[in-house]
Amino acid sequence: MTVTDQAATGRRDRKKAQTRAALTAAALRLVAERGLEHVTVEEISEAADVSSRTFFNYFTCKDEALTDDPALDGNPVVAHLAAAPARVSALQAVRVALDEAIGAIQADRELWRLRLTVITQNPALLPRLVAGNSATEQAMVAVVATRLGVGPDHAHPPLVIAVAGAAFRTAMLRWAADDDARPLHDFVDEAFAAIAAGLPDPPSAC
Amino acid sequence: MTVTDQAATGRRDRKKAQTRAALTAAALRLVAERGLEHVTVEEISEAADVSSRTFFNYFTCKDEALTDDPALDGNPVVAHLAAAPARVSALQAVRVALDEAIGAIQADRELWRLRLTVITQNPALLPRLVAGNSATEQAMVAVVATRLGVGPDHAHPPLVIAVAGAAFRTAMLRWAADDDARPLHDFVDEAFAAIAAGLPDPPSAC
DNA sequence: TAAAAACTTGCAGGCTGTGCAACTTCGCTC
DNA sequence: GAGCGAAGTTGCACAGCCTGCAAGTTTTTA
Repeated sequence: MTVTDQAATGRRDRKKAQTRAALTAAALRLVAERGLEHVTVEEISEAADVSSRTFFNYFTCKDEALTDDPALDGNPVVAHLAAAPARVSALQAVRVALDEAIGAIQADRELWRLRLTVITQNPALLPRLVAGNSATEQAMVAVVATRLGVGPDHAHPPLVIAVAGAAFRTAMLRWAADDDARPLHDFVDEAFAAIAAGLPDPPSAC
Repeated sequence: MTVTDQAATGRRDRKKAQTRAALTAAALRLVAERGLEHVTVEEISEAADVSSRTFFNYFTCKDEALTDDPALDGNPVVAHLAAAPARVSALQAVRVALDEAIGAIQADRELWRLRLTVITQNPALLPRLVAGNSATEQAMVAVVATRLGVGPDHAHPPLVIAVAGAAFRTAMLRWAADDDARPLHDFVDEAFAAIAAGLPDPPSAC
């Protein structure tokens, strides 16, 4: 019960969350078994016991059912970024803003490991992970620009957001592939620390 | 004549390059005018005077006609990365490896500015710019791992490649939006320098 | 010049994704 | 607790994407 337990005010919202979760679960399971190209929306819908028309009431495309997660709504991230302490760097502020999302992923780790496995096996999905475009990224760029007191055309904010996204994405993939039980925030901290250090070459392992 | 002048051995190859360029140009022009969703493959093909079936002999999907460019073939980039001097950091090696591609883009700058405008106006295309997945990225990760003498599971190579890709992408977008005639490599150098410095906050402009 | 290879095209067909119009379910109020 | 309106589900029709296949055409090569 990690997906449906968020303040579902009435029966209607509860059912919606259930249907959505069922579609996501069915989509991930089927694609893990057969690969992205060998699963149709109709099959996913059937597995979740709804019509395929209903599928498209929840998701705008097949990929979205595999990658999007209500726990990763962009608004809280942007809000936390805006609320981050002023004394840390913009990069660290982004790191802090991601904390809640990292916690949510860690809490739902079985689902997310499956999701990340599916994404790894179907690289076409990778760009959907931490958008890479999207309104959320635009909003984060704007918040960082305000925070730094620079104009909207300054080079720094989009660079910081793009790099932070890349770091988060690689950290998630490594976390999912990891056999030990290291928590996600370890991998994220490692990546952000390496970036803050200017990405120096690590000592060779020879 | 910047697209068709690459060693086209025979008439057949010359015609192929012409057809491809015509399709790309038609696609970019129509999408710039009407937006991605209001242009069909059939219209693009008609504008380039081929059948829509032929369109799909050149591109696997509509987006590919807008984003892919023969001048940005991944193989030379990987080769240059493998040939980069051993004394510079992996990050700098990637920067060096991109030099030829940067030159090609700069040489074809009218086409590329249109392309980047189209990508900016249709963010769904953005992830296709400098893949974000793709065999080329995998190959670059492998080359960096070898270069550093670390195992294939080390965290550094994928992080460096992902971050470098993010930097290159943001640099291209800023270059295309820039009104002055600053060359692309300026923007790329700026981004890579900021990353090598650990992305410190810039001095506020107040 | 003739055979082989490569390219183009039309056609058939499956899948994606959307607008629309019923129909059903749910929440709320009197 | 009856009923009204909002919200969700579904089927249907349809445009568009993309692929496989087979037939026809052009270019290369011998």
